[in-house]
Amino acid sequence: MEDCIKILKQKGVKVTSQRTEVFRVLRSVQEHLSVEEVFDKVRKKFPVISLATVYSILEALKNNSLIEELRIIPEKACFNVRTDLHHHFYCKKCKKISDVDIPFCATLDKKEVAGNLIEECKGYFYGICKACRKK
Amino acid sequence: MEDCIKILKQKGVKVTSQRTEVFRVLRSVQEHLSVEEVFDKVRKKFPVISLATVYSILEALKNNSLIEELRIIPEKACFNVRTDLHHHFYCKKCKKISDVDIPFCATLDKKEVAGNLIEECKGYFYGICKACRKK
DNA sequence: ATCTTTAATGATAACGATTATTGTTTAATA
DNA sequence: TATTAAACAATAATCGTTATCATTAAAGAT
Repeated sequence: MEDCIKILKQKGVKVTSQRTEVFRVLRSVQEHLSVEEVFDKVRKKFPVISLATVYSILEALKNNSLIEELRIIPEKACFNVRTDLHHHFYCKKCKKISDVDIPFCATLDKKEVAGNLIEECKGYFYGICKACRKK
Repeated sequence: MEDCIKILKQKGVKVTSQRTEVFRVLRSVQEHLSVEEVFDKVRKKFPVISLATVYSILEALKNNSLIEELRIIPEKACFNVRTDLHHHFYCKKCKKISDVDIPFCATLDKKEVAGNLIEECKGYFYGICKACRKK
C-alpha cells in the first residue's frame, strides 16, 4: 500500500485512495485483469466506486507507464503491471491470457521499420494452451 | 470479377453477387479497409446492401482464409486480402495502416511457445510513419 | 490549521461498433 | 422448374467505453 503511494508520487500522479487501491490490486494479482475484474476487486474496499472512475484511473496509470493495456481480446481491454517488452498468448479454449517472453526479434528490436518510428508494439498469439492440450 | 467467383467456389463458399462484390472490392484496393469503408464502396454497386450483411460476408471470407482481420485499432475491425504472415504499423498522426514484413523472429517462426500451440499471431506496431516524420 | 484551486470522483446518459432477430429472397441441387 | 437451405435486408438489442456534470477531495498557499 505504502509502496503504491510512493510509486504514484514518484511519477507525479495525484494520489487518491481509489487510485492507490486500483494500482495495489493490479500489483497484487500479477495477472491480466479486465476492467470489470478490476472494478469488482476494488469494490471490496470501495463499494461506491464508479466504473467510470476505474476506467479513468486505468487510463491515468497507463499514461504514466505504470501498467500496460492489452487488446488481445479486441472487444475487452485488459491490464497488467508488467511494463517491460513482452508479448501475450490467448487460449481459445480456456480464455486465459499468459505472458510470452521474446527471445529475439529483428523487427521488434528496432526503433524503426521502413522509415516508420516505432513507439509501441504488441504481439498477440492465439491458440491452445499447454494445459488445454493435455486434456 | 470472374477471378473472385472462381476463388470463392474453390473454397466452397456459396457465391452471391454481394459476396463477390465485397471480395472484389478488397482485392482491388489492396489496402486495409474498415467495415464502414467496405460498406460504402460496395454500396456503389449495391445501394441496398445491409451493413449486417457486410459484417457476415467479411466473417465468412475470414473463416475461409480469403481475407485477414486486423485489430490494430481495437475498436474498429479492418480487413485486407493479404493472408501471408506479416505485421502492421499504425501511424498515430495520419491514422494510416501499413504492412510490416517480418525478416526473422524466433518466437513467430515457432509453432508453439512454452508448450502452447500457436494457431495465429498478430504483430501491431504504433508510432509515427515516414511521411509524417518529414513534416 | 484553514482556505483556495484544480483535478478526481460518482452517477448516469450517450455513443459506436458489433451481434441477434426475423421475415423475405436467392442460390444450388434434384 | 421445384425444393430447400442459406443468405439477405431491415432493424432492434447488446455491451464496452466515453462524455457530461454536479459534487467531493487532494495539494499547495496563506
